[in-house]
Amino acid sequence: MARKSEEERRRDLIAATIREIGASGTLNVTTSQIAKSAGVSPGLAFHYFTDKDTLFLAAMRSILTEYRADVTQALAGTRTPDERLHAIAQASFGMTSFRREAISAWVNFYALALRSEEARRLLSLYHRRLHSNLVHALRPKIRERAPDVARRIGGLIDGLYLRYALDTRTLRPPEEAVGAVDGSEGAQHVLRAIAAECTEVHENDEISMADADPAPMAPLAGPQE
Amino acid sequence: MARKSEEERRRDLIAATIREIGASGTLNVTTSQIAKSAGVSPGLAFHYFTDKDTLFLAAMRSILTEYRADVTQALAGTRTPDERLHAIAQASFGMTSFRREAISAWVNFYALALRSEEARRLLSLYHRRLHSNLVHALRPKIRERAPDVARRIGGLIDGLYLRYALDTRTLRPPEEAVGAVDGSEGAQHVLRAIAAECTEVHENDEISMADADPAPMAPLAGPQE
DNA sequence: CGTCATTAATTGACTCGTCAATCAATAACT
DNA sequence: AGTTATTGATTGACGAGTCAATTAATGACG
Repeated sequence: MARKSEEERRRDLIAATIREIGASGTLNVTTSQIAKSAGVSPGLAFHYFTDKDTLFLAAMRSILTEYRADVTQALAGTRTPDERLHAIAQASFGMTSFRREAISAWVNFYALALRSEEARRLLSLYHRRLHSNLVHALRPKIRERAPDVARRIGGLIDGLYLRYALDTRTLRPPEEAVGAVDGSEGAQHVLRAIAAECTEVHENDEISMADADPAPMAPLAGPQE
Repeated sequence: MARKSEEERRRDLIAATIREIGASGTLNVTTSQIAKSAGVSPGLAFHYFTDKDTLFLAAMRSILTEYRADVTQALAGTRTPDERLHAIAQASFGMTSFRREAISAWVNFYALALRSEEARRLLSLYHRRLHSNLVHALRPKIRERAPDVARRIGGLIDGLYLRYALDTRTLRPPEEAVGAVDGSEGAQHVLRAIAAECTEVHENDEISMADADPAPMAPLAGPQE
């Protein structure tokens, strides 16, 4: 055997890929660039990954794993539903996700999903996980309305992420103030939206309770959409 | 002079560009492809557009103009704030925006914004217009809270658009069911989110009125975020 | 009305650089 | 000595952008 373990090389190459995508803002990154950034020769990339798309998908999986770890860690110390919601919001707009590299990779993977079935699968995996986390945190507060609300909150997170990520201020300075604009504003918005949704659910429940049906145990399982 | 007017040629080339981006799902489209699709020779593209990026930006402007016209038209017949909100939601998820071509172009322009200042400018122009439309429609309902809420609703629209646009079902069938998944579900979500935000604002106003301050004319201009 | 000169759009072959992927040679390890 | 990672030169294809030649229009003049 030679220099490094397969595991390590793969990691290096994936990290280099993300780094280069981050630096260029595109998937138009040459194998040479990536290899150079990983400190290996161009040929080696193809020894570990069959072709460039495979490498990109591996990088995407890596970004997703990283994000997942972030969320998991943030959720670890939580006890109340509100703490959980706070954790999810924070993680989605946290330092890890707002590095230039991560932003660049993330946005480009959206584009990749247009032409790669596998990328689409990974993206929907992320969607389902986020949805599941949100439902879990929302269920104690709004019961059967959780899935419907979670869908909107998930969409809101993605949308706001993109807005802040592509904000001129976030992106403009090539190197100077990398993380100048943090995402905490985005997280605030998400939490406010959640508050609004929950208030409305309770409002409606009270109305329907006071207004229509004297039986206090009406709906528990129903279709969400 | 020869065959066609400059205006017409530009239009043809831009349309072809969008068509090809839609077909391939990438900005990796050759000038030859575009020219062929526009029914002209490869060289001509460079006669009307200095280089490929210029052509892409022109295409992006075209998509934005189209969307704008769509919204304007939808807003034209409206009288009440609710009608206006409905119109905005509908237009954002309408047929025009959900064509495969438009989706592909839109997503790729997000990626383009990572490396092109001009693309970023256009994107933020879209953001400002959407925000302005939303504020205008929300103001009668929630006064000074409108800008804050509009920010979230704008983000929600973008996020949900992406989710439905990249949904496997929307994209999978290469040609068979082009507009199979329409965006009306997305529009529904947006309207529900707006309802929730408005309910909460009123709820809070009532609480603060009943609870804290007997003076009924407290806040009229305040910081939004 | 034709013919020819002028002007401008349009062509497509070509250049020059780039890059994904290959592979025979080599270096590092046991 | 044998095995396996690693190299880097190479190939073959492709594509952006150029440009000299071609074609179609306009109109000037006989």
